[in-house]
Amino acid sequence: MANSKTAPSNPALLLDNQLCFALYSASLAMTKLYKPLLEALGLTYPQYLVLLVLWEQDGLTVSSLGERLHLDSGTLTPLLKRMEQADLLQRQRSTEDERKVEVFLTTAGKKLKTKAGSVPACLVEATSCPVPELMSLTHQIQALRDRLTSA
Amino acid sequence: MANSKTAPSNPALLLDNQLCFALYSASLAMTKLYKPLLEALGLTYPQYLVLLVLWEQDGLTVSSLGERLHLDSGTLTPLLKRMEQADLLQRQRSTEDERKVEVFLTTAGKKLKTKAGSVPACLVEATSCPVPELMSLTHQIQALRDRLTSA
DNA sequence: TCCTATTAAATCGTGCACAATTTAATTGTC
DNA sequence: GACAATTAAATTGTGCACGATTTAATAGGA
Repeated sequence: MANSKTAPSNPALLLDNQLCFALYSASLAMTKLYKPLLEALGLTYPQYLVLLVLWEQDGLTVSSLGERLHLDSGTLTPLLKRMEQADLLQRQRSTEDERKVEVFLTTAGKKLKTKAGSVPACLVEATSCPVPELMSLTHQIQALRDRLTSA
Repeated sequence: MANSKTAPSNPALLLDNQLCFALYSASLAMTKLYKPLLEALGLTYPQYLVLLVLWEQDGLTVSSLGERLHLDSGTLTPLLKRMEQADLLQRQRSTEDERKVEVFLTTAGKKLKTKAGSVPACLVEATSCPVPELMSLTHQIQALRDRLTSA
């Protein structure tokens, strides 16, 4: 009675045929690998992503950050507040347009970039996968994401 | 003062070079595409994944489900309770080993398989991407996930 | 047989994601 | 210059994820 297999009628409904599940489970597995490395820096994974963006360009507004990361203010506002609490960044209303909130790195937030420098290499090693292959996969997944976003 | 670009010192730290971010953002984009389709069935995305597994093999324990989906009881227990509340499945303690909880589809849960049959094709269409390419990408991402999981 | 170790779920607390709504500032139109 | 429409963040509520702990049942060994 337990473990009774049902007829395999529709192959499109098999879990292992699902691109969505591959993405979902790979993304979670990736986050788990990052966890101990980022914990040492006092960061969560989405917080690390925010820093990646700000290290490239400081002083962005909440919505610019959101566009870059594909996240909305409902996600970002509390996340940024926690990062401000941790003295990684400062949020301040724009003087030109008081609807906007600009996000600036603190000294501590800028300094973290050096410490984080070794994180990507650690992850590449963990994949035990040649770099060109990883880059190819990255480009394919980005292309897919862009098609999904505009769909 | 705002939007000041910093030196692009470390290319490994550029957001768009990150496989992790490609996976993360693609997975979220995928979930958003599923949302309206699954909402019509009264499901969330992780709940849909649970059904995919149970449609293949009914009566699994919580931990077997967790192995298949790479999720633990902290995630699954409340999720399964909500699905039980929605009359999609039933949880019951195993009589042989009372530590285990077996999960069985209800009639409604089984019936949903037919309705869900068209979901994968809708998504394939949304990607506007040839099927062999999607399959190749799926296999590559599964291989990556398996390497990450065992790392 | 007792008793320690292991296993399976459930529970608890934190931090995302995101839809929907709210609040407040700015823009565009007359 | 009033005012409706738009825009930007914040807020609220729901549902994951997951580490850590707890509770309860089983297995295994002296």
